[in-house]
Amino acid sequence: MPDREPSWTEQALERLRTATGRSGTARREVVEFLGRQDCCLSALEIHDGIRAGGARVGIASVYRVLEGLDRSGLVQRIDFGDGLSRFEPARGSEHHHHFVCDDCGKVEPFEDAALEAAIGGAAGGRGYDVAGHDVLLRGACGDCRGSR
Amino acid sequence: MPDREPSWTEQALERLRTATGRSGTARREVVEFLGRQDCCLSALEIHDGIRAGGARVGIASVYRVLEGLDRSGLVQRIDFGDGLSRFEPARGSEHHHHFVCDDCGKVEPFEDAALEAAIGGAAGGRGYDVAGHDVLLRGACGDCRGSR
DNA sequence: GTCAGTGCAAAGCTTTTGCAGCGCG
DNA sequence: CGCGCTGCAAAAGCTTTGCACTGAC
Repeated sequence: MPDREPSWTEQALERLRTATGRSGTARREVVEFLGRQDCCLSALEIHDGIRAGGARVGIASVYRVLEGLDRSGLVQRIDFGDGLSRFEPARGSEHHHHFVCDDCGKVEPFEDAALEAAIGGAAGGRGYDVAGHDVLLRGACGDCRGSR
Repeated sequence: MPDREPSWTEQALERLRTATGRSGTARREVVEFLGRQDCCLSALEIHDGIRAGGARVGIASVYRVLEGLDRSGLVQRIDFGDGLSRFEPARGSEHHHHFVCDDCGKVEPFEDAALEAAIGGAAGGRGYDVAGHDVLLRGACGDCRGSR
């Protein structure tokens, strides 16, 4: 997967480095792994993915890096209600929401301009200062639709 | 708070009773407590609320009743990403979403017809059979807005 | 009298925290 | 060569499960 613009990975490493002046193996592994993902993964999936690549990273460090990225607004934290937190890189250019299949658990991202506009309308004029939003659709995916 | 139409509480008790032919204290307490709520509460808040009323109900029973209500579509399960599951009665007549304050944690419900319409549009024509949806807005509430 | 429903306690899971040691700057 | 970052292990919550007992039908 080619990178043209200053990639999310570079931005994230740069931002975290600036914060304290130091880097480290776990941080780099987590950021680089996340930079290769398009949709959300759980902390355990991220940990497994990194170890599958041969690196020796502790689960605690994964959580610590993810928390830092979340506080910096570099990742979006998403919760589907199954007891797991999921994370995905927050790229300004691309913004999507999720559909989760109640049957097979499959997660599919989707984009919808009209929906974004409606959210903007709902957010404004209500006294809130809205910093972010999530939309979650639940139901049966194309595959599971017929089979029940 | 007066009840005019066949209340959610009655519907829920009736539906669960029909399922097995039996009722029970914990089930009745949970359903009646939930029926008095307008917005979402965590399982622990529900448990505390019931015990505050003097009833002796186990936390396990609260979770079991909530799971049954969720499977029957009588409650909506909501997750704000803080590690707690929240539940609120699913009344057909009223449907709302939530705004959560990042500072004080306050939760405020809101309704927006245009947003519902946009969700309907996004749901259709994508191959999904959408059964439900959640929208979560995050940011600073009116109170916290000035204080930072 | 039977058996679903219940309460208590223990187990299970994800996530957080403590702490000693490594290694970046 | 100091101190932040890391990994391991233990702790902390929320939620689920096991089990014997109660009480509704």
